Amino acid sequence: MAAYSGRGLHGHIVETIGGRILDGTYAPGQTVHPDELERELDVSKTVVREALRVLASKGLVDSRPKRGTFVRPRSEWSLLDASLLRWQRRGAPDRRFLADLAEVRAIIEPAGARLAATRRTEADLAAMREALAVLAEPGADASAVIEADLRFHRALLAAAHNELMGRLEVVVEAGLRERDRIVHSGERWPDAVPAHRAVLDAVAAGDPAGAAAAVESLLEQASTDLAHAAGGEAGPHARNSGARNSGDSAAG
Amino acid sequence: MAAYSGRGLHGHIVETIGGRILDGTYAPGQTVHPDELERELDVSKTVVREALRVLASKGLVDSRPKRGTFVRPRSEWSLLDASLLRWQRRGAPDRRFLADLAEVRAIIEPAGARLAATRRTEADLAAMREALAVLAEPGADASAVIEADLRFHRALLAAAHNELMGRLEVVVEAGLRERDRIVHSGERWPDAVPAHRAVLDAVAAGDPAGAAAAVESLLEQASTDLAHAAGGEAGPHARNSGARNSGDSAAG
DNA sequence: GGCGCATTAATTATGCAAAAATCTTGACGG
DNA sequence: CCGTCAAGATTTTTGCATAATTAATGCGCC
Repeated sequence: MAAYSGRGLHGHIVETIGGRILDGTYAPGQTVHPDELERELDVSKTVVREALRVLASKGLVDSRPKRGTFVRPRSEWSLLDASLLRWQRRGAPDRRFLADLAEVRAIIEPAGARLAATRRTEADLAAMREALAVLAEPGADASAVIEADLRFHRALLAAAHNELMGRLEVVVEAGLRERDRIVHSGERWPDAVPAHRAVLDAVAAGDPAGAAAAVESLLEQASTDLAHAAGGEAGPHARNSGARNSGDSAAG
Repeated sequence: MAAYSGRGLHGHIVETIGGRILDGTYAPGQTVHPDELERELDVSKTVVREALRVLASKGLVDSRPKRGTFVRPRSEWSLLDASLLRWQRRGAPDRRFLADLAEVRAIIEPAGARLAATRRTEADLAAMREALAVLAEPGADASAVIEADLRFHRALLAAAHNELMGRLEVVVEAGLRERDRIVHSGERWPDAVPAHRAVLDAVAAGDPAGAAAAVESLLEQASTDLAHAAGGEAGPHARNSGARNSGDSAAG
């Protein structure tokens, strides 16, 4: 179901341990004991070791002889990995991370739309139109709408015909699903359709500036809706106000 | 040495097989035979299996009973993974990929600088100053300059204090190293220092627009230098002219 | 006689346990 | 202070058993 071979026992163990690291059950610096895991999860050493190897490749853990396996600092995690973004969503919604997600989307997607307006093929437009059609359907259920929404944004990035830009869909997907989890009422997005249509029209017309502006407006609207639903700070581009780290020495 | 536990035999095998997939030795759709690999590389079943498991988590391969292990289509690869970007550089320089890399950098870095101008701390500025100082040293050798250059851009992204933005350093690093591999003459970047200094000054002054503009100008200069060194098409933002895919139906 | 379907069988990945080899680390002695 | 050595743990190896999936085969049906 997932991106890779998430089948079988192995994938389940990887997800379990990875999830525990992401949600803080295993904190950075803490050592992970493979034998405890194999007893608790009732699997063999091999499976645990393979799982830890995969997690090591994602920067989550590191194993050194005589010292054991320990969780690496969060700054070393490959947060752009699709699995990590998925596991991150399993825990409690982190407002800070949500804001980061939205911020990156606000950078990536308008730029992607700008490129897409120049490079889109007829197939790209067809994909976007299909997604929009589902999005506009009156009697569509929530999950179908979410998937169509995701398909639309995916198609938009793909239309930029930049391989790396296309891979940034992981960020878009994470942001989209996170938002849907918060508002989680499937039927109050009738006003999202015109905004999406504006994006499609600008891209189809080959208008880079218009496409970028349309996406910005779309994200802005989604942001206000989100802030309204979450009841947090108001305003479309509201941030965690002020210094994000300690000791902001900005002088204006 | 690398991002994760690249130590030991296992990491070597992962890199070997992964490199072969990225350079086309193992083409998408082709089946990979674990027993042949364990004979050829002279390792046990377990090591090959663990390596393939890691590669599966990066979307490079998929294993299914009765069908064997086969290379997945390139569109499924997690190209934002640090390892994959590194392995990609091992092969012949791909102009298309290089252009994609530069294009994404041109989107990410100015936006990052814009945020950094607002949120940078004194520690961020100190890190950038240190890197710039090394960059400006008269007698520094090539590798030291490259590392300092990379440190500067890393510090810039970190100063945006957006966790995901910071992770996009993998793209910046790939682009930077790829460029350095092409021009590969260590001592013709004296003119890169002023451009970097302009970025630092704008960020320190808390000038978002100025910081973004400075980065754009920096990337533009690097792009012209690259085009000049590679002898390809001229112009700073030169692209592969026209439709990137088949059947561009743009009417605008 | 050709076609569709369920059953069977073969092939492959997957999981497990135990033992050997290799390396790191810390201590001891020169 | 440095080199050697020993202890400990991890990594690696080996062999085998199990499970899952696909392809083929045989049957009944149109």
